[in-house]
Amino acid sequence: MGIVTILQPAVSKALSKLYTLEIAASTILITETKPDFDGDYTVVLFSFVKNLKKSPEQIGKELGEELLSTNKNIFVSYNVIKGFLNLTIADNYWIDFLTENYTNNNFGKKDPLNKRVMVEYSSPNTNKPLHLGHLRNNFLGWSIAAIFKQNGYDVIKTCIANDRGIHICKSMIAWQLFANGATPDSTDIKGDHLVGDYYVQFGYELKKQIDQLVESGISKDEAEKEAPIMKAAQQMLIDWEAGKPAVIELWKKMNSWVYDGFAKTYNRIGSDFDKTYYESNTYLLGKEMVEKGLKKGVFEQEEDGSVWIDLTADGLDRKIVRRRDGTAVYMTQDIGLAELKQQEFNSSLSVYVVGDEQNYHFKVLKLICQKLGLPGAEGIFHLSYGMVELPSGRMKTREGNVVDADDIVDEMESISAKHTQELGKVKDFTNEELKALYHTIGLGALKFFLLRVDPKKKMIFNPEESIDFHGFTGPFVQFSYARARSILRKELPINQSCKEPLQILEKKLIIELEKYETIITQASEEMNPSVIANYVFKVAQTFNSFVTELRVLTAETADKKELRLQLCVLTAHVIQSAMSLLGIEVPERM
RNA sequence: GGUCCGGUAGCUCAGUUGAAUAGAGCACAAACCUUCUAAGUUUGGGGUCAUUGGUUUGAAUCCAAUCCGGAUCACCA
Repeated sequence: MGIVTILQPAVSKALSKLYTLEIAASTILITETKPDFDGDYTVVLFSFVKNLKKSPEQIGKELGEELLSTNKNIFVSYNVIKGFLNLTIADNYWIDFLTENYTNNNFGKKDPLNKRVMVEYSSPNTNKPLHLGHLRNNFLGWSIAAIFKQNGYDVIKTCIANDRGIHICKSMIAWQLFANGATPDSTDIKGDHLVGDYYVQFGYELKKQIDQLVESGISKDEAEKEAPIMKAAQQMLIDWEAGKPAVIELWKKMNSWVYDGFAKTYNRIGSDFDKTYYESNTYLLGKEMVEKGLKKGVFEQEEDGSVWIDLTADGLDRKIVRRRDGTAVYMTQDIGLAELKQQEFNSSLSVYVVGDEQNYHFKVLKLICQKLGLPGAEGIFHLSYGMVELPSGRMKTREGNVVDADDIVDEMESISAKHTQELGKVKDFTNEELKALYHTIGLGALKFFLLRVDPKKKMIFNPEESIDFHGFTGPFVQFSYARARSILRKELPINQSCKEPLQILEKKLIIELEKYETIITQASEEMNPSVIANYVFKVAQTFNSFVTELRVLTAETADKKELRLQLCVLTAHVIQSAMSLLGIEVPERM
């Protein structure tokens, strides 16, 4: 329980006693005191003024006296400036907090809630390798799942493989036309990259054919439909849905190449799932749901056979849910998936980590599920995140200006190797240990970079400048951990309580660490890992100031040494725990 | 055009259930390693919080209008 949740009821009680004014504890505004003023936490008094018809200074004084006299073990002094009551918390309170929690390996972890949430993320298309945007998605989804777990939820991580559709057929057609039977083994190219290369080649060939048709006097729209390679892809989709053996065989073969490639990347970046769904399965259930919806009158059928839902009464448009030829659209399979997830896991909340370009889609999906009366409809939540853009604009696979996931991880690792070698602090490491360290630091830098920004905001990545290893970064936080561990390798605290007054840097660090549990809750409520990233950076920063200015092992007194060792232990724990919620490991040495 | 999202330091971002003089990091200038890891610490300069008006004791935060940028509104996924 955080200090604020202790202070609020105390203030509420005092107001009731002094003025018979009843104010709900949770609505009382208590903030950390700004550094320029004297005190630890501040009660903002303005909101009481109207009710009490007294000056804020008067209220502050009376409230301060009351709090001090009834909570002698918590408060030592107060001061009032304008409408702010600044309270100084007793050193003993902070020291007790530290001594009680530094040995607690579960500090920050909440009790089980007996509530289940599903988090769907990654959702790759099986026609191209993962890029930087997918990494943001994977890191976000994994982290949010970890944050839910930390808060006591039962979490199911799922992935939907978008393994069917016209886009998959495009890479298949291009492979048939241009590959001469090339395989990952024969070319020594990772499967997802090999298939992606043909998807890109499809785009080039299509453009070439369109240009030719346009030159011969056909309109551009018409040319797109008439291009032979496009017609071949469309025919292949029809054959696929019809189950034509040769097409299915090719589809299975190429998808298996892609899955092999994905598995390597997922393993490397630490993404994992409890359950993977395949669109090639869910679209059938989706079609059944469309039939049911037709009977219920939720959907309507056009004369040409296509099926629609009219959402104009809800301020949206009419949306197709099944094509004229009876095949499934994107929405069809997502309705099926929503139903399937609910049947299988029956969670109260189902989070979809998907880019903000699909905001409209998910708005419609939820509305349709509600209208169909699906049990899980209310729990559908689209966690919408912004695109990762390059300085030149959006990444587009078809245009070839993407930052490939495997490449960027390689680059991060080699930068971390370069820095590590320059610093020369781990010359005694074996090659194995070095490799592991480069991975920990490189991937840590990348994950931190992508998670420190509010998910809903789009972000810009400049490949020219590459990711920094100083300041507000993963390696900075990792370094702080290694520094704490380095001290603790020499000596550990012996579980005594410090009797001396706290110095400012000691107190600042305890106050920062004490916030951890509140931060965990906030991150979960907001489904926002950047809350954790910002917090753990602050902890690392505060710790670095502390450890630079004050001696630990050669402290002035035994009491101080004990206190500071305890601070090192709790700091290391909080950093390790918070970073683990971001999917980032911390090294003992670096 | 409709709907939605965004605009905070040169750059990348915090801060938005209204609250004290708007904060970090990078970059720039300077100081600090015979002393627990300098991937560090300390100090400094740098802001019309897109613009205008409104509500309020109090607005980066709420409301309205305007400007700029983006997404989306497909028988693509």
